Amino acid sequence: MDPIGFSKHNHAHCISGNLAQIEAHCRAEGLQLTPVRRRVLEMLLHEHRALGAYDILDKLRAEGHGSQPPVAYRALDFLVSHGFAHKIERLNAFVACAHPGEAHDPAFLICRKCDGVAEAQTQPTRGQLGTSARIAGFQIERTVLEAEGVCPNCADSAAL
Amino acid sequence: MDPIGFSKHNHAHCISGNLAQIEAHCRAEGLQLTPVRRRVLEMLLHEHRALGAYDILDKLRAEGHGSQPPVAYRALDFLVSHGFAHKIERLNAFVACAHPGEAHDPAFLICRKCDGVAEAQTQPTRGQLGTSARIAGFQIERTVLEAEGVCPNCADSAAL
DNA sequence: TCGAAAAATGTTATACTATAACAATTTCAT
DNA sequence: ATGAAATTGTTATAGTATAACATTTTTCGA
Repeated sequence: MDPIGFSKHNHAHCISGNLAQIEAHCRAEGLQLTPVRRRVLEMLLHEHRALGAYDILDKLRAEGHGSQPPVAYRALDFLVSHGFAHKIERLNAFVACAHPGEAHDPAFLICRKCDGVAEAQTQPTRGQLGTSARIAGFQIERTVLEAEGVCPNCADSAAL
Repeated sequence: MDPIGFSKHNHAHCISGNLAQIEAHCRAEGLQLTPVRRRVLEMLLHEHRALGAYDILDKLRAEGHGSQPPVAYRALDFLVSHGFAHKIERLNAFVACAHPGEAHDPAFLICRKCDGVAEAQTQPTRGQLGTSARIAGFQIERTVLEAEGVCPNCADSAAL
């Protein structure tokens, strides 16, 4: 229930742990975590913020990879489709997944001051939306749940 | 709790009722529901689907209004900022509000087969997301909640 | 190990979504 | 009536995303 992203943590450990988990998952599933894909994943893991596709493309270009949009979008598609990253619809941008490998319905807390993004969990079929869907006879396949506001760090800074 | 949009209803009445309510609200608040804004609102009210800004622009152009993107975006901004319409982030498109005037946190059910959109309600601070936010010390200001799936009409059609 | 098929990369070109900045007009409140 | 504010309209440009095709790399069975 504790969302990942705003609270203090050993970030180097956080990165290497997620990366190792994803590598293992790819090995197990026969997925190709190629250099480009791996670099994009590392870029996303590096920060608990959403990065735009063109931010990523700029970095890829600087590192000698392809310099055209499809290079970035394809790597992102791979990561998103296998659950290693998520798209934040509100921002048209992408974040690394905080629970790679596990099946889950992510929810996000987006700070409008520092652009930080934390990932939480939901069970979409529970709660009011689930009830409404059941009443309407609507079959939910996927949910987008994104909350905008102010993260604890920025709230504290403002209070100084 | 019953979402508006998929179930059968008198749509002409639905349109005129919402329009009347919004007109009254604008009169009361001193808001200018100008011809362009009113036409865009009518377009949105006409269907329980999300329309892209450029769909709307095409229609405005055909009717002799301005033909450049800002014309559509400004009308949409007006409608959204006063709660007469909502943006569906997942689709980069817009729908008329089903509860104009009332303060509410909308949630949407989006059919991937017919593109229909129904509006439901939520209380974001309740439920799991609210709990996660409280644990993290995150202040929620606004939420995006959009569920994709199959509406009852399309599910029935597929079953034929 | 070789070769065909599949997957991934890279490129060009283009489509779709959205806003900045400024001029002209209309509306509103005095 | 008049000045200020709001609205409309325009041009130009920024930002997001994908289609289509050529090339290279990887995979995997013969």
